[in-house]
Amino acid sequence: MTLNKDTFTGEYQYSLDSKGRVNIPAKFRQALSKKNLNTFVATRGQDPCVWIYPLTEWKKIEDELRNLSSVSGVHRTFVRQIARSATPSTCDKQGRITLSPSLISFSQIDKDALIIGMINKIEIWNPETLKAVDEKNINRDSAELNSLADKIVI
Amino acid sequence: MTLNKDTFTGEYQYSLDSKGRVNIPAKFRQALSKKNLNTFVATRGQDPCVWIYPLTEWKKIEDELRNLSSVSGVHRTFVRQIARSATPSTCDKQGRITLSPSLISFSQIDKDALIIGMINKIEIWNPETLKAVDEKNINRDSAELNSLADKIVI
DNA sequence: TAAGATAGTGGTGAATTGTGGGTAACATTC
DNA sequence: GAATGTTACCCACAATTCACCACTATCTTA
Repeated sequence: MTLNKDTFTGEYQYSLDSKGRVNIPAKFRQALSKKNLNTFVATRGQDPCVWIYPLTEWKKIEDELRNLSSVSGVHRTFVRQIARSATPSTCDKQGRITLSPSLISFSQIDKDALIIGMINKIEIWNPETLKAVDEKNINRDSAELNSLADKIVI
Repeated sequence: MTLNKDTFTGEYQYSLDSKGRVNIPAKFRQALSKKNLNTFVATRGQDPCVWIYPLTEWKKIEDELRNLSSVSGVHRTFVRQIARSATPSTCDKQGRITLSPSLISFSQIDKDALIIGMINKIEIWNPETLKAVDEKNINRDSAELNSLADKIVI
């Protein structure tokens, strides 16, 4: 059974090999619609992890970035932050993508890679980092979570 | 796999040789559409770095500059800064362009050159300069950067 | 439970890419 | 017109990257 196309859920524990390759879970690959050409764009997450977008989803972000004016210093800093780490990568025949060295060092992924479906994108974490971040957030965020209740119904 | 044409992302650490040449990353050259004739226009960035535009993109900038009235002193300074240092440069067979001495001294690039894809243009930095500028900006503008992220990143 | 299919991991070789240097063409100046 | 300096082009080497192949473990189905 599969959900909607280009929708990712679930978590998987895979490994990063010596060449910086990680497997994209087969379920995720099957969920990817054809127009993405088996291609993802990896970039820095807002948390210390890697964000993986399907190509078509990334293009939406790209369009937004293109419309920011370089006259504004803040805009430049913002575009630079996102764009400099963004690397397109096509799955090889085994279903893996290659992460750039700078993304690997940013996310501190060593060998174990925890892959999480985040609906419209995929996150790749060092399992220990996620554990630490999770524990820290679980208390602090309860107030903000309450305000979410106004916005969505589960 | 490449993104849209004339769109640049990612960062690369290359070197400036004794003749003032820097390599344009192969990925960027592949992204360049044919009508640019392998030619870029280099100019002073608003930050202490070099901005490299594909020829066709530069022509758009020219048009915009043309439309800025010469009445305002601020505008004149802005136009002058960008226009006076703009130099077209075609890639040689190895994929390099030559930077003018004045751009090199302006950007304080010595040997290491950090090349960053900024969607519609390319930046070339002295890595140390970028590090310093980046840290300063991110601290100073963190509130604005966060709100941009909320709006744009999905 | 056995056999087949699918999925994840590791390695290898070929093609591409970055870098340095040499040489020819061009322009400039005396 | 000769000499000098500058620019652009070309070649070659070394390192990296990428695409492919093979093996093993796991899951599925009969």
